[in-house]
Amino acid sequence: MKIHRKLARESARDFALRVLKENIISLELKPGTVISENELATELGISRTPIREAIIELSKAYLIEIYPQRGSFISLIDPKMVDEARFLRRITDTAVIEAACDEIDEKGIALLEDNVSLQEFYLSKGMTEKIFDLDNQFHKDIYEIAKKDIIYEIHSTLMIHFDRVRNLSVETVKDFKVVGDHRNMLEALKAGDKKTAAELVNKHLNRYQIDEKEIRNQRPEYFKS
Amino acid sequence: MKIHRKLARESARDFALRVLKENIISLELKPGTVISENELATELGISRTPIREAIIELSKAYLIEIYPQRGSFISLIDPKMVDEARFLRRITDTAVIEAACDEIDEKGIALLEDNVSLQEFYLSKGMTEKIFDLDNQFHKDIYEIAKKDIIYEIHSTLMIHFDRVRNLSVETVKDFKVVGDHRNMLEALKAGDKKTAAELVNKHLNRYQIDEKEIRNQRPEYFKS
DNA sequence: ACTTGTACACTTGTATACAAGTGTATCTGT
DNA sequence: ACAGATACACTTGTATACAAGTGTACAAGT
Repeated sequence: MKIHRKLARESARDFALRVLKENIISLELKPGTVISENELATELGISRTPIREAIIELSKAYLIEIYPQRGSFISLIDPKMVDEARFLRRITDTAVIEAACDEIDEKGIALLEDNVSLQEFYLSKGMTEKIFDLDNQFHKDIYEIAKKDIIYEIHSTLMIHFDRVRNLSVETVKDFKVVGDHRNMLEALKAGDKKTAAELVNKHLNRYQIDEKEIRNQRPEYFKS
Repeated sequence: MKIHRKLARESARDFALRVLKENIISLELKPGTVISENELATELGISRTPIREAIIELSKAYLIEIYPQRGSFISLIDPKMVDEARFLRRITDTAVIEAACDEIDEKGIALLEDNVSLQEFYLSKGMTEKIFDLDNQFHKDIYEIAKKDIIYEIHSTLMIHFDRVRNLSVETVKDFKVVGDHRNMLEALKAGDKKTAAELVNKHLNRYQIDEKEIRNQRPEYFKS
């Protein structure tokens, strides 16, 4: 497991949570991996308590399974879980971008404009690895513009189910299309065009329609049923 | 605070969680009430650890606010939070009942039929206090029929924001309309009529459009801003 | 060979001890 | 009387000790 440095004012619990999330998303912690509170505590240089609190939180998002007195492990990829996450993301993103069309102002436009410009820059320079974070930030910004930031926060951990499957099917060839989507969404937001914005969100999410069968063939041991 | 008995195979953490949730929903624990891990531990007859784990979970759903080294309290009613919860419930319930129209089978119909019949029975006998749980179960069943039970689970704690405001504006006169809504939804589900089902969900949720101004006048100390 | 029991090395769950920070009440000096 | 220092009684955060359950390895007896 990759362990980053504990930040300055970061509590031990938040540290553990951050490290675990990052490693689950990046598949450094593979689905099915057995984890132990004691081991993690030693590895991160903190006690069991904050580790345990982080593990409990992730188990509530179905990212870790805890079997009392027996052990815990990183949840296997559960197609039903991934489906529900995708379903939820689709309906929420759609409704939120429509709300954002009503709520957006100059400041919001500037925020998104900066983000998309940067994405276009990195794309033109071929630095596509920089786009991942900007992509996430773009969507988070839209939630904040629509005044739905708590919904974003609540859903964010759940979307890790989605993210780690995406990371199993890396097709960076799609990057330029994704950036184009963002540009188009921004234009629709500027114009207050809900219908187009909603359509774009749907088209955008369709790009992440991963080929479950292929991934499952490659990594059957990562899957649940 | 009302403390129920700890169930047989219930862990101390789940016990604490259940008691806290129930008391927050029922407003036995009023918005703004200061709580202390030590006090709760004594009161529930368990140690700080499981109490603390429950409090952390509720703080993640914004139902409790924790100020390190200073104290914790039951979150005040935050209109923005209530709005987001209602927004989320509306879009999710709508999408889920549409999905249920496609997925429902004989077994699902029987499940809902039993529930609604019971609601109608209690309503005719004037035992409207029994309807609350059946109402919740009805919606949960629809999520399960649509194979979206994890979404229900994830959202359930968040909807407490909604529930406790509902409990501040008790207008039981609406009960019979609610039961009628359920009957109509069931018929739409049987017919696989997505459009009608979605409209019914919206109409149904509009009944819970609480008069925030009035509640705020009555109980200004419960509100945030 | 096989079954059965048993010790042991793990696991998570819970309780408790200690660390560190905050706010208040009180005491002290001016 | 008032200002400031200080002790103290809280709070949550973290570490650690102990409880209880599980599975495995292994030895003893049949």
